[in-house]
Amino acid sequence: MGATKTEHFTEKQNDIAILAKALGHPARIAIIDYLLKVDTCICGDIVNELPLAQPTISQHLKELKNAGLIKGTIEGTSVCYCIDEKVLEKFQNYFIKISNRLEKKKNNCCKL
Amino acid sequence: MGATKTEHFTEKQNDIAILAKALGHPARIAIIDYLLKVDTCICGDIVNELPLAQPTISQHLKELKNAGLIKGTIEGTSVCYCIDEKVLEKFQNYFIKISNRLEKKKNNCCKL
DNA sequence: TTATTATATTGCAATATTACGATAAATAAT
DNA sequence: ATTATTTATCGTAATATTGCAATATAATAA
Repeated sequence: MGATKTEHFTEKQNDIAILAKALGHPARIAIIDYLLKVDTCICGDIVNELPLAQPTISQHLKELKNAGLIKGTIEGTSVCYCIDEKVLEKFQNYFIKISNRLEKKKNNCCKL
Repeated sequence: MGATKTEHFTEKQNDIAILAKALGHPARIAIIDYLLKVDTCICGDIVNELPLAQPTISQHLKELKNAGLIKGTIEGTSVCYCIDEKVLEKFQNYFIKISNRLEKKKNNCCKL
């Protein structure tokens, strides 16, 4: 036990869950926020922005990278990270779908 | 160590992270999917739908409830769960903001 | 009252995540 | 070549999550 039973769910469900999970930590939201704030897509000064040690941030960046939410290109000694719009769009589309479905139902749910 | 350093991040960042985290498991995505599928927003047959034991599902429901994504109203012996649109909207708004920001940048990011 | 049914809670084992110091690897500067 | 700079990886401790059997709770039915 303890491990998620991934194989019992659909690919779509797992895909969305992986993206959501990657965003499920304030440090990683802060990283995304920072990447959006800085105009010239930024590299390693994220370490100076966040109140976490360098290895910890490196780990969070890796998780965002694994989920496909950001990409990193090496530039000399530093790495330039930026948001992958396509993957973020995919995630957004999921919520658009949900919204559409909820609108159809017109909130005729229970007694809320 | 081991625990998330919540206090170091903004309230907004924590809010979004909590919502994302709640959706960061395929079973919980499956629950949301099911609640959307069933017209008469349904209760405990989620247990029959998902390949998980009843206590496990109860726990996942609790997490969705804690995050504010769903609400449960007692109806006799059973409980009627449904999606809370407001909270979901809040989450969606975050992505709309991101999209807008990314559009401004026009993808002039690194060499991607 | 005594089942029955539906959901929640408890307790626990297995696994995953978070965080960081120490260290490695790789490039740039001297 | 040596030294700094930047990022990644390893190892490890603390904590959290996942999943379920057993049990509790609460409302209904007999």
